[in-house]
Amino acid sequence: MTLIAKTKDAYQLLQDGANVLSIMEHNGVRIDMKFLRETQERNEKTVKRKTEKLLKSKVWKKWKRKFPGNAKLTNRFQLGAVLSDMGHEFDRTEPTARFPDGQLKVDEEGLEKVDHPFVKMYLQTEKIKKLGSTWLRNLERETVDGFLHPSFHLHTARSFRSSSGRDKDVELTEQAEINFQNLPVRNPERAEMIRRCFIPRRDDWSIFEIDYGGIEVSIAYCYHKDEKLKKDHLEGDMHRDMAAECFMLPTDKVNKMTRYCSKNMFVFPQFYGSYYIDCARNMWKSMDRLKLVVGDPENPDCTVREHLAKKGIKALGECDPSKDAVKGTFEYHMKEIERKFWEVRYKTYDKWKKDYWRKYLEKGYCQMYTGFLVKGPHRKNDVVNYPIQGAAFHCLLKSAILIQKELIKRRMKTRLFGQIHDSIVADGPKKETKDYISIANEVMLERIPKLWKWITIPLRAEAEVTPPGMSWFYKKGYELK
DNA sequence: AGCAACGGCGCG
DNA sequence: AAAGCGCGCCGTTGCT
Repeated sequence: MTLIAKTKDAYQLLQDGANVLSIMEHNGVRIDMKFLRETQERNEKTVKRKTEKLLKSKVWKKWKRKFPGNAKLTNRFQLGAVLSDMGHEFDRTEPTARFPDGQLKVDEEGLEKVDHPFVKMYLQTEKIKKLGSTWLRNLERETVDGFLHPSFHLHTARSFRSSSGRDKDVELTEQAEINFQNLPVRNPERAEMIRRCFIPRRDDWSIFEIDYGGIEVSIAYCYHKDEKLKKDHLEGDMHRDMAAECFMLPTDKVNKMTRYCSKNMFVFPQFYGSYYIDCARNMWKSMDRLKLVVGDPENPDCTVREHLAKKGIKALGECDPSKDAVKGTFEYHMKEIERKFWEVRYKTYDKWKKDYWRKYLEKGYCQMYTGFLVKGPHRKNDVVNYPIQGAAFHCLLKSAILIQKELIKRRMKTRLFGQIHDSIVADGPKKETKDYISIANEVMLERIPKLWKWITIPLRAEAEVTPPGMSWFYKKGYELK
């Protein structure tokens, strides 16, 4: 794969970008080794305890009888076979639940549906094991004199983003490295175990994190110039409105979970090129798994399933791409929503995608706003996504470069130590907090759009700061006064 | 034993 | 006609 910096500015961006990333790597982040070791110990004990319980269970006895000599607790196919002997079918008919050869997957989603204490314990144990083997173990191994120095790369991602972890081009490093860009954050228990390990380098310093808000949607606008999308992105609450449409609710009956569901299972997948069948399937599943309700979750009117039934939608539908969706199914409903989404709501965006793809087919390449070429054979969805994803990251990279410059110029103590696609992480003295956040804000929201004229939409940023001496887990929203 | 591929899952 | 993007790490499987 070749990444091409076509313009001088693009080339310079990679030069300066590599420089600022290497400064981040050099600075590194302090690790609370005491907390890390305690967490590891607790983690290992829990795994041991739970594994022993599993091995003492009746299910395991059956398991060993079924697979004499090669019974293995970690083998999911064996687990599936044992469970089906016990009469637990996975009640899953959708094609994604099966391997290409037709064999049923024994994955988390299927196992979650089996109501048996053994299976619950099995899943818990696997989760805890993963936490230890993926993050705790590598955190401990890689930390030197109390500091972790994660690696960042600019030469691996086809979208012109960065990556983090082991550089596979360097054959001397066989060992895995911590990927700074996938530390747990969404699940509070997992987030706590890992992020409490990351602390400011001095006891009276804080960790600062600044994110670009919704930058990919903003950058997408710069390409397609869909005024309706700009308006929805800047003024309205597009995810609430789409949730209302998808679930046939008045907007004031949309709650956090239904909004989340429409955002992550309809709107973003649609932007990335998914289609209604997958969206419908995932949303239908979520109604049960996330227990979606109408109105206030504390005092709901009814479940979303019941609500849709009242509106005449009682089933998902076959979701067979070779057949037409049947009227009155959720599949049919989402097909209509999708049609309106692209034919009415965001038709300019839709046209841009088609034009951009056609132009790529004609010329054999397309050029990103930041001066890079997307060249060679790519899929349609890639061609309309890379320039957005890449340019969005370049805004962040250029911001980091300018912020670092400013830190030196002002002789500040604050140090950048990481970057996660649309956010920059640093630590610094408490008394530099306000200055640092102001500088970052000015660079990200004012200097970048001034520098790059193609940015024709206001950008947004959000800052989070930890109390002095406290770990990354305790970051809290920060408002500039 | 070593390696690649794959599924699964973590993040954006 | 095809049908969600990017990345890395882990454990397992299956090949050599």
